Amino acid sequence: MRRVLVYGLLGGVLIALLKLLEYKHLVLAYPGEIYGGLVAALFAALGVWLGRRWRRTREVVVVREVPAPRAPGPTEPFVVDGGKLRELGITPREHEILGLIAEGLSNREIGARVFISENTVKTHSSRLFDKLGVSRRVQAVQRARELGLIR
Amino acid sequence: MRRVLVYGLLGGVLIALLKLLEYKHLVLAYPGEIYGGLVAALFAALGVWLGRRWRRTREVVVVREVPAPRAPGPTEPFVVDGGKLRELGITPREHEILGLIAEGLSNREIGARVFISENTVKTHSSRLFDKLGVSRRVQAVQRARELGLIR
DNA sequence: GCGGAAATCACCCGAACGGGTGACGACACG
DNA sequence: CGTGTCGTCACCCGTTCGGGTGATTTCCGC
Repeated sequence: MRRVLVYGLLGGVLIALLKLLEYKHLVLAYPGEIYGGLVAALFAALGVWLGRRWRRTREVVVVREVPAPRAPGPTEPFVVDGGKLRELGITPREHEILGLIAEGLSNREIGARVFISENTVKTHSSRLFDKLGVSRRVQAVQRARELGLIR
Repeated sequence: MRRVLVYGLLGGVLIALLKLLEYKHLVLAYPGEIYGGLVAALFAALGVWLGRRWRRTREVVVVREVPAPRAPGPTEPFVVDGGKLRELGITPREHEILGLIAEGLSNREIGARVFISENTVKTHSSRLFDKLGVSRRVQAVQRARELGLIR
């Protein structure tokens, strides 16, 4: 409910802004490129925002049944064991952090990589260790590997 | 590569379109709201498109693996790359410690396992990291694995 | 609208780790 | 015999990690 209201209000404000710009445009006879550009940028930004917003609700979860092609090619075609992930209650974010831990990154580096605070990384990794039943990161990597959670 | 080109081209086209609209706007003195709206809609659409595109592909590709009869050799016959070991000047003891590190043991535990002091373990691991060109144990494990020094 | 899951961040504290330095005994090789 | 390598150990110091607690925000489902 409130969201609709916010959107409507925002839309109104934007329209008003547009009108204002157009009005100024007509009246003051300023170079059209400026206002045109402004309007364009404004709505492009709005569009980006909206696009991201709409997409967020989609969150497609593609469940793909793979007949496990155990024909050892040059590179092992690794696929994460989504079942194990859910079984252990490991969230996507945690899984992501897990991968970065396995790369040998420090918490600080991981934070910098995914644009979150080091503290947050620690939170994720703590929960991760908990769910994996380990207490050190090397163990976590080892365990995750044998569970098929990472390459 | 080609994507960049496409984007650039698209951007150019859009800019040209904008210019055209503005030009018409000025010359023909049409009601500004029409063109303004057009521009706005255009860029809003563009924004939406971009937003959706840039949206972090958070779609979780969940893969359920079907039991594939592991026909070939029951266990991968792993052999240590002795050449690499000598090449890097890694001593037998260090190699041993390396293996224990990869098992996720702490320095203290390693010391207890091989009956040496924790300090000695630290010495070994330090030299190890030095020779492997890493600075953290997870990195050491990763590196050692890709060098064929451990399973 | 309320509750829960997920993600985010902060703070504290103790343990673990990494880097550096120094030292000593054993043993092999020239 | 002298030199060098290997393995051993200690100490210091600063950083990183792990564990615990608490809090906020956002979104999803009921």
